[in-house]
Amino acid sequence: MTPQPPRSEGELVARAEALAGHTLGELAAQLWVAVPDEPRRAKGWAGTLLERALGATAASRAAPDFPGLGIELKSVSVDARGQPTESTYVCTAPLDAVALGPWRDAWVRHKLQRVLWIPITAGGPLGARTVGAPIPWSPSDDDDALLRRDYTEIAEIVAAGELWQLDARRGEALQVRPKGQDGSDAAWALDEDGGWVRDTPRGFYLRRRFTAGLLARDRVPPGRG
DNA sequence: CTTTGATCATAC
DNA sequence: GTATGATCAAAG
Repeated sequence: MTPQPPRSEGELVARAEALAGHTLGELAAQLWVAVPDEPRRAKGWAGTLLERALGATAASRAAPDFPGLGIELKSVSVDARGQPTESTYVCTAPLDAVALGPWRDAWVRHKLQRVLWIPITAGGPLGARTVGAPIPWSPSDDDDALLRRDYTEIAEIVAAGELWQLDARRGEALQVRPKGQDGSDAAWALDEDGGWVRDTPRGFYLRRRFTAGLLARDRVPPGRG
């Protein structure tokens, strides 16, 4: 059964800790959800399953997963060492300067103010992957400054309408990559002359290195021995 | 092996 | 189309 939304961060974290060590197959069985045979066709399945298991309400809406708590849930696939195997999608990157706005009140910044990271082992059948210990996180001052630098560089390119300069090689921690159904997908953007044009939809992603760092910092170290 | 660009499913 | 959830697969 899908639980009610948690009333506090403590309750959310407690629920997430209770899931740690279990497989996605076990979670799915408790929620009466079928496990997809082909991982290739179920890319968001694990994340959605965790949302349901934890009582998230804002699935597929432009709001935090837990609106009452202001907390974003992010599953992150990790290898045996606990290192992320992929970058992490954050949100859509608007291709006009007005929608982007200054870092101070940027949407991408807002989404990252409070995140509950949940590691999931990568590889193998979906049902056999296991849930790790949850990691509540907020950006440190250094994190925020780093993200701000990347964001500002990206925002300046968008503000100039120089979309051809916008690619995944920019940004130490925060990058922009295509985010659509396929290469023919299109979003609205402002060009150099301030006219509306069609261009590849983009999204903000956190680089693997950055996510690896925050997971390592905030993980409770194993005891001596 | 790592990174960039492409792709899959679903809700509204 | 825009948003959510991400991973796949070709290229470097």
